[in-house]
Amino acid sequence: MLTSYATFRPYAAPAFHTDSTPALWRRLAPAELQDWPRSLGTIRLFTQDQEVYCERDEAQSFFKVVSGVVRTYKVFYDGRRYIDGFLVAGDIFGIEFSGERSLSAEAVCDCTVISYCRQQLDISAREDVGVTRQLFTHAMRGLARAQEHALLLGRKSALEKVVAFLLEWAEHSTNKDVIVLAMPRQDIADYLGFTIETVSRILSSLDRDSIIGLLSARQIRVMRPEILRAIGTGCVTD
Amino acid sequence: MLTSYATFRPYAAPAFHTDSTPALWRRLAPAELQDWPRSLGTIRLFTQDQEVYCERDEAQSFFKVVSGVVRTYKVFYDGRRYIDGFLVAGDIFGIEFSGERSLSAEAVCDCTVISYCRQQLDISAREDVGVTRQLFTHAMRGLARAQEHALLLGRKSALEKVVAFLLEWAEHSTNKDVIVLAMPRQDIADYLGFTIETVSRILSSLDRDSIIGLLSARQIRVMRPEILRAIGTGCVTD
DNA sequence: CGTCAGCTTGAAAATGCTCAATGGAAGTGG
DNA sequence: CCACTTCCATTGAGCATTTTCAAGCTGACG
Repeated sequence: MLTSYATFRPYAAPAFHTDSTPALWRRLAPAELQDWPRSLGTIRLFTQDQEVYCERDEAQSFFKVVSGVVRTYKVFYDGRRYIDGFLVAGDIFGIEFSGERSLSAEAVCDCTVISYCRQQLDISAREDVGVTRQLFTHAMRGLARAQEHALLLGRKSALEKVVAFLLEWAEHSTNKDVIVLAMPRQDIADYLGFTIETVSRILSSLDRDSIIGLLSARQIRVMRPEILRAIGTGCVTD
Repeated sequence: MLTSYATFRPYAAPAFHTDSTPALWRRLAPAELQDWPRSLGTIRLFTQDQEVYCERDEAQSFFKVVSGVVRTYKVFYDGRRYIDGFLVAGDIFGIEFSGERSLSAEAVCDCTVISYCRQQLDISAREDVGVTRQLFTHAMRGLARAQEHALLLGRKSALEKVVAFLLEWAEHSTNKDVIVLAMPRQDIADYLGFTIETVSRILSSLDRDSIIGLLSARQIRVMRPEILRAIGTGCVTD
């Protein structure tokens, strides 16, 4: 809750966290959304693992990632955690249909986000059809992503899941040869629905087979992209 | 593709399939959507396992279930099938963001659906802000459902999954004591992401423990609703 | 009464999990 | 600069769960 923030001043470069998280994890912003009035938003900085909002909180605002990575998640009674998704630069998150947060959100690494007022959006949506249409587009995008995630979790072996995850992240890497992971193993495990040991073992076995090269825990060299793609799309089980 | 259909005639009771599938599997229709001009739609009947549309087809229409149950699914190269969801009376399905079907749809049992023209919707949405807003509501509902499904698949043991599924279907049963399943075991398995044997074994074990009573393959008496609920919500692992 | 499709059950095999130990890199303080 | 701590990742061994393969059961229907 102790969120460090800075009001956005026009014509002054805001103190982005771009130094610590460089040009990595870029995603093209949906063209329609990137031009929302910035003056309506407030730039906020979050440090690693800092909470953005918590499940069941009142949803008074929503966000857009400027730099860094944010995770949305849910924790069960027994302590198990389910990670719904990772948000990167350009992604919108925290738009709730009901009044309260259905998930919690945290900074995976140091992040910069713009916070918008929900009420302002409601008003804009009522006045401007374009805004409503943009929201619809956003919702459909989110829907597609959720379906993809369910599909990933539903069928597919541990190997297929990990590879699919790697391919998903390869998309965000500027350098196509080396995937730079923003998150620890625990996050990957909670996203894919198993334990860190399994993630680790599968990465190790891919490394042993020279399909990938584990440069460090967070840096993975893609040595055989064609094999990865074959496994990830479910064409090969081996 | 051999879909039997009948053009909707105002003031004439359409030949619903309500005889074969009575008042079961009802879901309250979203208030905003139930009043879409019926004259724009066409009543269509589908028999069990009949295709409504196929993945990658051009999406020229979308649908609302009047009676019966529809499943949306995806088939992999290796033959594995992933069932995205089951649609019951009042549910809208087949609205695509892109121009083509992301999933296939089939009748689980004999069904009656109303088919609407997509283009008509596009025009309505452009003219009427209300329609756009309704679409948004629908998309958000779908998003919530997809997230729930991903959450169900992600963590949770086979027992928890099956129980969660039963509770989900209990909602659709008019009689709260006896759950009437519309679909075969294979559908349940493909929805929950495992094999029919596992589904069968878990139902048998719940029956053995007198938590449920297997009246027949499709009829399940709920004997200990409180225990079911405890397992389904993840409070108990036993 | 036989057939057939869908469901159940059993035994063996595979997959992923738990528990426990080890390794390794970054940060801290002497 | 070097111990020391700490956090995260890896690895191994045994265990639990789920799958696979195969056989039997059941109810619907001709």
